Amino acid sequence: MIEYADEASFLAHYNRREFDAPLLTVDPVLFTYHQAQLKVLLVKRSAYPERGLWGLPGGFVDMANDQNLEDTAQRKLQEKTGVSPPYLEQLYSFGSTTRDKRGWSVTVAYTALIAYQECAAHIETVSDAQWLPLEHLDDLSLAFDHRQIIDFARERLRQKALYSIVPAYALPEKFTLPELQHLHEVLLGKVLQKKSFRRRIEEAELLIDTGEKRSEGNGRPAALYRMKEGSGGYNFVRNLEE
Amino acid sequence: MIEYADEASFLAHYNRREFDAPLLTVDPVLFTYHQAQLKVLLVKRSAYPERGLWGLPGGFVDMANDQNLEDTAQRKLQEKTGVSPPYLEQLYSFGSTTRDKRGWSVTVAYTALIAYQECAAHIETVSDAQWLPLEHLDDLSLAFDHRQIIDFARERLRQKALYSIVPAYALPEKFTLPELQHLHEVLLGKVLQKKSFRRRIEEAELLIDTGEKRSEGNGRPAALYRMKEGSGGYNFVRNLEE
DNA sequence: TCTTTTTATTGTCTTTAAGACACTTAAAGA
DNA sequence: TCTTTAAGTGTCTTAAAGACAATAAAAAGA
Repeated sequence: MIEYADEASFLAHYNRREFDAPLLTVDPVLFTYHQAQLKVLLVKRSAYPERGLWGLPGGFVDMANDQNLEDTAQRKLQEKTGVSPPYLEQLYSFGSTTRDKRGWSVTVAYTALIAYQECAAHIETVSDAQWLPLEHLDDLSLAFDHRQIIDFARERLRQKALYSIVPAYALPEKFTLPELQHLHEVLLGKVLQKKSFRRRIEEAELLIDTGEKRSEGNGRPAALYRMKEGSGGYNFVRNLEE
Repeated sequence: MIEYADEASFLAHYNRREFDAPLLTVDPVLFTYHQAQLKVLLVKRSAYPERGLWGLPGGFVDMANDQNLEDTAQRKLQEKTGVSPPYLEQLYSFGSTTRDKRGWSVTVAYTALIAYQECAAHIETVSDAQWLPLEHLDDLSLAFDHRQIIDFARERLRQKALYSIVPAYALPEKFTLPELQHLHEVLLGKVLQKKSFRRRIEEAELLIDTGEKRSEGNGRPAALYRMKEGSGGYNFVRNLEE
């Protein structure tokens, strides 16, 4: 699928063809956790439509190279971040006549998580992509229905924080339990009981104590954990609070 | 989008056009509960491809009339059953090069529930549609990846039976708690504790006692309940067993 | 070095939800 | 009336979560 610089060139092409099917895109919502904030990766759009607005790092299916929808999501993220996120899961599909001014369109949205450090360097070199804190998003005008999609992804991630440790994929390979707990607290919008939080994680046996410690400030150093492999993105711990 | 009688007529059209986007369909999985069995609505395909096989009652978006994806799902179900199901929720989108022999294709699947009586009459008049018990599906060859989609929907419905009374939408407007419990037992594949089941439903306050009774066999008659309105498809009861 | 401060980690009592299972109630039929 | 059948309730036990105090390990300052 072709990108158009402006409406005129889009219409020039559009009118020559039979567009009898909706436009189809894939839009990944990539989250990370950095400086005690939840952030989302957005791209400044350089082409028609919605040119100049921030939007999700998505795009059209490459029918020659993508084998399935997840391939497309993976490829778009690779283009913007230089790496493949350790967590990628389909979120929801949004389709209507109104969400894209070009007409009937459908986007298959994905939720993805990655450690900030994992791709910070690459993102700084790719000038059009940027991590934006979710709290600051209210002031921003986003392309298409991308705000709704981000809200949807955010809500789903909140749910996951209740009964899984999926959010841990937004942390570096090795992380401490206080870090993970704080991330969950940000997602849930409330403080959690230390004891309950740790009890559940311990009983679910999803983390491995690396034996290493790390002291953030002046207090007692926290133990560093890593995710047990094979859990593969679906790390259920039953209810984590609420 | 056009239907083709066979491969030749499909290719004739296909070759005259620029198909530079995946085919996009919507496929609802409509369940009901009848004679102590979970059943799914399937249609015998009369057109290319997969002609002669049973498949989901889906189809292409009608860009002139459908405002969004849910409209498409609703319309296809209306065509086959004559009514709108009280429960309709997007399930998942399946997209790959391989799922349809015509090439890259995407389907947005929906889960729907309806009472058997609600549409039994209409379905008997529409010769190509039929309720098939899920247990008998193993022997059947289904079109495309429709078996996978049904399995997916079935699994999601099982999850819902754990923490909601969404399955109640597969029952008539008025139903008894033993009926609902048995439906949940079928979905979960195990017997449930009567007391726990009823306790949760009572505490969630999602049902209204109509005051009427109905006696199935010879024992004590069961109270008839109806769903409290406004719950609108998301009737959480926390964990219902397991 | 000793004490204070800070943060991580654990112990344990209370509260809440779920499971098990016996008991009561209301009908049908002999 | 007595038995059978299925609906509906009481209540004890078990398991999970919440609250919160206590302990442990570090840094910083006296």
